[in-house]
Amino acid sequence: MPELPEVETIRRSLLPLLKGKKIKSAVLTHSKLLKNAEPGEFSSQLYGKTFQDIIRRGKYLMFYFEDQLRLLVHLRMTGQLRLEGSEIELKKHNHFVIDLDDGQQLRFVDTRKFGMLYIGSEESVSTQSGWHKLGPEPLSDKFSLEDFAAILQKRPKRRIKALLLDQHLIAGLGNIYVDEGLFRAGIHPQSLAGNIPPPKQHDLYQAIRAVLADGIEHRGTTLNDYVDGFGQTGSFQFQLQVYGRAGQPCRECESTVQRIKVAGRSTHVCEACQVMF
DNA sequence: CGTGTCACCTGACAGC
DNA sequence: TGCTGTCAGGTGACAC
Repeated sequence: MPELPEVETIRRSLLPLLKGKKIKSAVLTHSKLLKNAEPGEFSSQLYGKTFQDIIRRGKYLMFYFEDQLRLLVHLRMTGQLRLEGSEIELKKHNHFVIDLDDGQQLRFVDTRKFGMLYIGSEESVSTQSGWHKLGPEPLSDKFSLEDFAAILQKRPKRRIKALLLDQHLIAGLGNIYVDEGLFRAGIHPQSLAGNIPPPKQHDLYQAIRAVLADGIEHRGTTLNDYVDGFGQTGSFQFQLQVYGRAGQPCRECESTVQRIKVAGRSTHVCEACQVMF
């Protein structure tokens, strides 16, 4: 569900309405969600604090409060953050509620309970959550073609799809945007990273950045659960070329889109358009 | 270093 | 209708 474009859309939807709001109370009802502290600390640390900022790295969100306090959230598969009026009935799998001083509530909903929360100083939450081990941000100006090529060259035997999904190498790509990026670049997902010639490395670098930027522009991909901070769905699902289109004709060449397994993940590919290296 | 499998949970869906 | 098996966008641990 939430990959970089979805998490960024959530960040952008929440930030203007959370900034400057003070917390009247915070209640965690699924204690296992909080990975690095006792459940009671969720309430005690957040009580009376004011939202200052929200930063995204990869698929993580870090909420900033005064006194160096941070709340780090990872939505994993089905997590949702929603800002709703307190009069709106709680969803079935609601796991925390943060009451704001304007009567709104920030709520966390997660059917599969895979989400993760960390609370504490920036240093501790980033170390404990793995935030500090994330690879570069693919949309950053600082992420160059040379950086990307070096990542491939250092892992020549890795399948390109597995490499792109590895958050330690590049942060934020998930199954949907990897399949779409590889299609746009015309590269077969089983290709070995070291076999991809420089012109195609360039195509892939561009394709990944373009597909993520397009995903953000369309406010994310809603297949099942994903919604932004206001409960609104995205629309990038209507732009997908291969993901979820197994058995249907490729939009470029009319041959049938295949669904295969790569690196243990369901993978969508047009065998005619995507070259194996 | 690389891949495959499992686990964490719940719900949707196919097949019987 | 309802049972069972399979699968799902993420990630880390583990075996080989």
